[in-house]
Amino acid sequence: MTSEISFNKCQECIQKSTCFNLLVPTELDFISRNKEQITFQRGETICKQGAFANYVMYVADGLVKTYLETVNDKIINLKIIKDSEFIGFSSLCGKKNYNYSSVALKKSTICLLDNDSFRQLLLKNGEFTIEVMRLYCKNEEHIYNRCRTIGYKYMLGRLADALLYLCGEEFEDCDIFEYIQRKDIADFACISKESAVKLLMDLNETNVIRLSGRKIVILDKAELERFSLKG
Amino acid sequence: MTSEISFNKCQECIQKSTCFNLLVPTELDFISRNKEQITFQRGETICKQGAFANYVMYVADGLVKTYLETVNDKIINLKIIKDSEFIGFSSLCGKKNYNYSSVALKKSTICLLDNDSFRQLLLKNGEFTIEVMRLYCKNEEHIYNRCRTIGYKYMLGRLADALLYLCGEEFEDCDIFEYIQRKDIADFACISKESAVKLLMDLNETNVIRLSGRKIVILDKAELERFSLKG
DNA sequence: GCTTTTGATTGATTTATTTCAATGAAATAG
DNA sequence: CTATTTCATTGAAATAAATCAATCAAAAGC
Repeated sequence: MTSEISFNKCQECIQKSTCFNLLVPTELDFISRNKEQITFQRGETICKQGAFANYVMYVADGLVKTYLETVNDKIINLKIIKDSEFIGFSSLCGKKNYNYSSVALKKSTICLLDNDSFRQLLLKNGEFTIEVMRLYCKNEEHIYNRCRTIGYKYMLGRLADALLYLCGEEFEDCDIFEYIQRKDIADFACISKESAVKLLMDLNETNVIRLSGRKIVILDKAELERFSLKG
Repeated sequence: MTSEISFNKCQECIQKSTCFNLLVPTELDFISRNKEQITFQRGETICKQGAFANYVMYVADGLVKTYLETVNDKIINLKIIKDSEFIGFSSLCGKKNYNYSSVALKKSTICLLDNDSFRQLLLKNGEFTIEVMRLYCKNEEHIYNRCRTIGYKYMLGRLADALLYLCGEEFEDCDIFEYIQRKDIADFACISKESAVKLLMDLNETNVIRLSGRKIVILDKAELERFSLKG
């Protein structure tokens, strides 16, 4: 009986973020009572850029893509989240709308954490707050690197960055290419879909990567890193 | 006599950031005793990307440019800070090195705040921490907008964004163009210096802007905004 | 003052990249 | 199973943008 309930209890959640470990039991219980756990199916929008931000969202499990929408209807992919990461932090600190959109790439479990409750914890527990800020800083660094990729590099350097990210350790165990398509890769590199396809074909031809259907394997990582450095 | 000392006291600093107003006198005194106020001359580097980050820096007064350096020796300008803003926040939360570089565009007064002391305040004063996070979020939003500019837009749209930023309300009273050159404008738009010059000449020709030496005045803001939206 | 360096401008050329259009393959709906 | 839609691939053409090289103007050094 209890096992059914416990699945929804933050106290017993296996996917606890590092910051939740810093909460005392009463605080964890408090956050648990003020959250909703929701399942999103593949393709469903989790949050929409510009929409009113009532919650901080926590990706407990699944695969979630976050991206920016531009005024000229292009997509800039930010990151793919596997688990144990927050979405929409900025709603905690005065920002009324989501800065970016996110979509489930496969069935995903998301916890919606009430803004006010979360803020109360920040006020009470300093250690928790600093850990939250640490996560936030890590994300900031990622955005700076996105800028470095798309700012001045040529297509090959941009695509190399995208491939190195998508084939990184982080995603080794989750068959990421099953869930993304050419357009997504292009949107990480901020190049056109056709250009991405052509370059991928080239890289396949020259044995830098191996394409088989949607799956991509890196054969010569050093070469990709050279492309990335050359810009 | 006291007036000479008071210039260096945080308690009496006119350029106090919104977050410092949330500190109680003893806390403000504490931070005051653990900071150093330094003057940087035009052209001097305030912090260097990759360098060990011992301090959070606070721009009390002056004009400071922050920018990313890329592997292929390009510069991506992030923002220009007039006053009352922090640099190198991320050093507070586990990040050991500065994520970006910054340089003084004119004589600037910078306060170096000791990391550990600052962190102690975060642990003690929740209101202060949330305000710090709010500033941090505001910065994050700015970076997302930088991504939107440089991700997919054509040169004209990028340059329009750069001009709209540099001619914005924020910089109305500080003759910003006296302190930056064509290369800086190009580095905001992430285009080559020559391309920036050519486009600026075109815009001058078509009476969208007026160039006179380094100074740039927007004549037709609506048109620039259209360029920005078109991408 | 003159010299040297730095920054701005310009046009010609080369390179990079997108767009368009067509085709084929794979996935999905009915 | 078939029809339909979506996705991947390809080449040709058009466009965008960087690079190169030269000149001129302004600022800084001596």
